[in-house]
Amino acid sequence: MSEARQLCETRKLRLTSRRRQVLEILLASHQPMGAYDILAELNRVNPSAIIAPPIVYRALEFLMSEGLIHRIESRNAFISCVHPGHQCAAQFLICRDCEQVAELEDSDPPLLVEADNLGFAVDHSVVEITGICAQCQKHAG
Amino acid sequence: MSEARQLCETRKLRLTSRRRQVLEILLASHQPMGAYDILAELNRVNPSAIIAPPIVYRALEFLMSEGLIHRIESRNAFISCVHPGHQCAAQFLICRDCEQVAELEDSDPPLLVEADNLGFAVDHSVVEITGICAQCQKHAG
DNA sequence: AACCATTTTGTTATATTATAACGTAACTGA
DNA sequence: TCAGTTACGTTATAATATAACAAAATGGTT
Ligand SMILES: [Zn+2]
Ligand SMILES: [Zn+2]
Ligand SMILES: [Zn+2]
Ligand SMILES: [Zn+2]
Repeated sequence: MSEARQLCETRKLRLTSRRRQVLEILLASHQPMGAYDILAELNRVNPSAIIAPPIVYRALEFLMSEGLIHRIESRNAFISCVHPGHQCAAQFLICRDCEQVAELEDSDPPLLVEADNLGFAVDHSVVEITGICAQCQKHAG
Repeated sequence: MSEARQLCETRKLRLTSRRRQVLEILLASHQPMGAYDILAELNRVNPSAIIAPPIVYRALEFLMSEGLIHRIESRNAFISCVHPGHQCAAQFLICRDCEQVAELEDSDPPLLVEADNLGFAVDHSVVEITGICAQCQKHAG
């Protein structure tokens, strides 16, 4: 969170209270959350003024554009970034048993180099590996 | 299509007329299509008996389970596989200008090896690189 | 053929995810 | 304080996907 604050100050961006709320919910979760889960959490914490989906989606859009969170495409869900402000492509290992998501800290995958060699100008990469984590395999075995 | 037919015969699977229709639409498209685009195309071809979403989603599920098509997670869309029946993980380059999708024929990406080393049992991988293809860069430049 | 079990298709309704459009409030710099 | 801009709030609706159950087709068995 303090990282996020610093990052926004450096970039002259407004980490408003709404955006901070959404980021805090994702940071506290340690798991991917759907937009409507986040919405429900916001409304649970403050039931007096019920807010609507666009509020959440706009905050998520801001946080994604600054690399503070990621979208897990294969889950329609969002998760806080483990190293905010990094440039390298995010890569995830997603356990379909315990639902835990690990964000790998690797440097850019070779595929991006290959894309470059093909003359393809990369904007954004989605790398999401689904399976069973080591922990869950032990429990099952 | 004949590949698909052979593959299903070998595996003792029923490539029914509905499934064939959906596969043919995707094969003819050469581009990703949304489930509702496919639905519209089915209903355009045969306006007499209007069909509903579950029909399409079930055909898509079958075709995906047999590796005849892929889902592009970042687009909520489906595309026919360029080498049906292959085992390796699919990887896509997606141009956000011309919307063309290239499926790379590489062997498994190193990340899968790494996942394995971490004791993670991989089920499925999603690799989708978005950007501008070489063609579109020329036109723009 | 007649039967049963299984799979596939069809139908209706509804859930889930996301955005358009427009008005209001807050912030920023002059 | 004023204008310009950005962010927030609200309503409605679009786009994507599935649950649940009924009907039909298929495949093997008698
Ligand atoms: Zn990250
Ligand atoms: Zn697990
Ligand atoms: Zn493929
Ligand atoms: Zn292109």
